[in-house]
Amino acid sequence: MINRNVVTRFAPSPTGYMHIGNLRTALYSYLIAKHSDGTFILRIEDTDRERLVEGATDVIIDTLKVTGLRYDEGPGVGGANGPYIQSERKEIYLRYAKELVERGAAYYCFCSKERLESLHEEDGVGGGYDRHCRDLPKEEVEANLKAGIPYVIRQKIPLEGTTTYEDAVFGTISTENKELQDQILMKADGYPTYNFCHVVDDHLMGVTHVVRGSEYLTSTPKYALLYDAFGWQRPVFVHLPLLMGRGEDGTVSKLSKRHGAVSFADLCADGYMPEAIVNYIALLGWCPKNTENEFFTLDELTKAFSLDGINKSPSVFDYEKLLWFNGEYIRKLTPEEFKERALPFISNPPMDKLDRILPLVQPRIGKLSEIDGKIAFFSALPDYDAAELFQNKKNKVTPDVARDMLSGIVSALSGVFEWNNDALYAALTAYAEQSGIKSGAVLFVARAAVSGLSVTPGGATEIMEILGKDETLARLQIAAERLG
RNA sequence: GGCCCGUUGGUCAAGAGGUUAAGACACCGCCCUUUCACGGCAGUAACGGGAGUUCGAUUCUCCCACGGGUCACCA
Repeated sequence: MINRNVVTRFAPSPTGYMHIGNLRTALYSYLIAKHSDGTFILRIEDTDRERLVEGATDVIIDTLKVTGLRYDEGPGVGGANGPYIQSERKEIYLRYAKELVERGAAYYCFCSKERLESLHEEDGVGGGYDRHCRDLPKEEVEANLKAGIPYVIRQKIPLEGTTTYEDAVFGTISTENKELQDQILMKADGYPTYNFCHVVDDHLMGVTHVVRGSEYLTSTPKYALLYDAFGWQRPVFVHLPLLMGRGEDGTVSKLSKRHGAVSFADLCADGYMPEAIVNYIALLGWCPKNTENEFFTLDELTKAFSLDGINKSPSVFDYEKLLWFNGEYIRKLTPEEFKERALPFISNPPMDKLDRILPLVQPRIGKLSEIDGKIAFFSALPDYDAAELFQNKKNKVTPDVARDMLSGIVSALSGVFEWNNDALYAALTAYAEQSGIKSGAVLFVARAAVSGLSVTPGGATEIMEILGKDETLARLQIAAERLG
């Protein structure tokens, strides 16, 4: 076997959003190519004219850009085998389809949609096409063509025998030809179907490894037959295990919109970072060898990736683990990086205090969208029920205890000249000691009064330092009033 | 329903005939602690079932069950 340069492609149809399963396919495709220093191609499969979505190609290109999956050939980049948008290659396909007809591996079909529909009704599930036009006399075909009767071109599947191919992940896949349909290659509107044009393009573009989801496992024999009919070398087929989602009823199925945020854009908008997403999905269906490390940059993935680490069984997309990964990535950010990422997620950023607030939340969140809710109290004291807030079993705090404590806290604070965390902490613990109260209780009351919350990012004195003396005192005053 | 594929803890997964069956997330507990997190330590929890092959099967074979995928002028 000659060591060919590895060429892979990512060939999505422009649907308007980048499904996370598609992104993983793109990632694996990229990794397979780049691990061998090969070529990664982006090709847009837009032959379904009825489902065209405006701007959808940009979504794909943007996603590849922010995830770092740089392609060597494709829209906007060019390459020797372009164009890379199938609608711009339309005339190529008819030419090849006709060649297939001449080779006896395809045929014209003039059946109306109505006839096909009635076929479906008769046979129920799996009935399929009855091959009515498969052996039409040449003269009739010519006549129909001349008469302008709409036609499609179908693949002429052998009636007997089996078709076998080797999949790099699943091994030998064998299918009896009688299970295969005479699928449509060219549609009546002159556009090819996926089933046809992807084979032509993959060959023309020199793709050596066809990487795609395992939903194509059962239709690949038909594609293999196409390669054979043309006399082309079959590529290495790499089918990836499916990404699954768990529905509300507990069942798992192919990850889709009903499972929640499944597009890359959705996840980003929800505060997940691209690096974390890429890292996480790389590990869904693939496992690195000889390491227990789970953290990988794209470059590290490229080095570590290997075909034999790919799993066969489908994996359930786990938002909990993604959240953990994302939190880890957030914690690794420098304060500057974190600020930059966080800003878009803060609705009314208190710019003057932000540099002191952000370090408090950075270790405490799993995704960036959690920030807003955690820091809102710095800008505005939330409304609270004092009877409820000033209850803490562990520190034996009740509203009555809190009321007695507040004046002590205020006077302790009045002696603080350097308004910083250390001085505040010293003052409050000194007060606790003097009055024989557990410092935890004092700090709890102080923190609750100053934040209006029982759970906060940062401790009492950290919050006070950021709030400043005036605001702190004002909030303590409000607490005293609410406690009556 | 036919065909194809899969099946190790709740989830992601390692394992390649002999292992105390890794590790991670989640969960639980403890420690740290100025709440909550972070961090540290520990714990609960798995080879779908049945036949074979073998001295020995989670690992190989077959059957069954279950799960998934696929059967379009969608990709």
